Amino acid sequence: MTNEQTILIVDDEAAIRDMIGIALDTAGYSSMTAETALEAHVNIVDRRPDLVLLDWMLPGGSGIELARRLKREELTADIPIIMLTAKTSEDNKVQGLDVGVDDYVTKPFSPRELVARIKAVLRRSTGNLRDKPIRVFDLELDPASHRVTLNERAVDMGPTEYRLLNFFMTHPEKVFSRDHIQDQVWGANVYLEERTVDVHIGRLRKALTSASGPGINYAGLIQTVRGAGYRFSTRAD
Amino acid sequence: MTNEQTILIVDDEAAIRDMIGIALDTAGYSSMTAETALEAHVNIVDRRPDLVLLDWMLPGGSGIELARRLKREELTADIPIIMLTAKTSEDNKVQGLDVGVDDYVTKPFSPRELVARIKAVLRRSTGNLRDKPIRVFDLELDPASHRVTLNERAVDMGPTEYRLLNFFMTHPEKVFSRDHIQDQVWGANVYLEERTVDVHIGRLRKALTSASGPGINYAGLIQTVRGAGYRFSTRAD
DNA sequence: CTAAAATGTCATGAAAATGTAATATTTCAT
DNA sequence: ATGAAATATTACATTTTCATGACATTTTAG
Repeated sequence: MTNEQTILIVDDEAAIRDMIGIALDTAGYSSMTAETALEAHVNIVDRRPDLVLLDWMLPGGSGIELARRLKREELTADIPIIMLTAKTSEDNKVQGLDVGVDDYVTKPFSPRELVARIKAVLRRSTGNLRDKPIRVFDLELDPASHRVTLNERAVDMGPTEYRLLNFFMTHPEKVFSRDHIQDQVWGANVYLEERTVDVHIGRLRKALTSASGPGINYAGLIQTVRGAGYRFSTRAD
Repeated sequence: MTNEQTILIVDDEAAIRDMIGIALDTAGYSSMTAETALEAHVNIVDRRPDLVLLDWMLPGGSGIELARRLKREELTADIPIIMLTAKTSEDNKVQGLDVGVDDYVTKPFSPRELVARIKAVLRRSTGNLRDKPIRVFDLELDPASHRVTLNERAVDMGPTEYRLLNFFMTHPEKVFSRDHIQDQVWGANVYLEERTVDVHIGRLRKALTSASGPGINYAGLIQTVRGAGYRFSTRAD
């Protein structure tokens, strides 16, 4: 399964991390862990997990801090967060949800419950936002099937080109610098040569070109903006 | 680049300060240094650097102290901090870093990695505040898409002409000398022949002319003020 | 384990952009 | 009107930025 989703577990207790890790593994998710808010933040920015399980009671009360921060920054705002807490107090819930946290699980919890919540949150966020196919003229990208079609015919491209196209189609009519594209498509702090982005842009264009019929060439949707970056646009260059 | 960003290096070892300073210089940043937490704090408040590189191992363990303080005080809370740590996470110590630091780099690090992380953090903190489109009659400049349109049709121009027009449209009805225009569009500390501005004004006018329809010529918005400079104005010359 | 696919880097050539100097044109005081 | 000063325009050499094919390496699928 190429489409395995990754979940970051943030908790300072090793026992809890392990327990959750096993539960997730059983449920078919891959997981990574962090002990501190800082470590978590770096991991999130670098690796872009599909969901974050965040302990409310991190040393220094930094759990909420982190949540707030993640939701504030554009790069990470769309990554769903589930808070884990020992307390059941209403205050906490209100405060946590106020920050923009997607759900809330109180310790102790059963692995089954946790997985159910995760599924629900993932369905909700991937479901609503990302699951609907995006269509531009006859070009359609369907996240559910992870497939790109042009005039109902499949367009052949590599995973990176898919992510690139997905990013572009969800952010149309805006320029992005190569750096920004790297952040979004590869994850921040992945050291690539600047030109690498160009190469993948080229591959994506090529894929679109060879899938385009004799009419318009869909590669034209991906426009080079000299000195600034690239842009996905339906309007003439 | 119009505004060069300044980075404060806080480390008690001169060798490290120098090494980092050179790396930053090469990458196009200007830098300043501080040896102690106190000196650093004064510098930060006075000069407001765009980012702080902070050694965790400052004498007296005051590095974390400083970070915590900076993030607590409103005046400095939005200045990004990257921590430099000697070794990989020893739990209790690293927990001290959970104070809102933006990233950390473990020594020894490659200049390349450091610069990449700096870029990423700066992009995260400063980026994404995009301006709204500016419109004058049927001429529109949209910073988000980095595009100039006239009657909905794209106007073709080079990067410099774009910056020039952007400057003019954000500062209408005012005369600017060639010197001033150079500072704003090319950046200070760039020396050009005076006439170079004229040439680019010419190119911008030409771009606007060939995009203007048979009606009014939008090049007329850029007016020559003999003996003084140029002005962008919607009123007749 | 092997073959195919994907990935990232580099080298090269093409295209666009840039700054300067030379030349042409306009403006204004006289 | 006339000449000097200021500005506009053109041409061109140089620099910067991009596109693309080739290649070595890594990852994935079977």
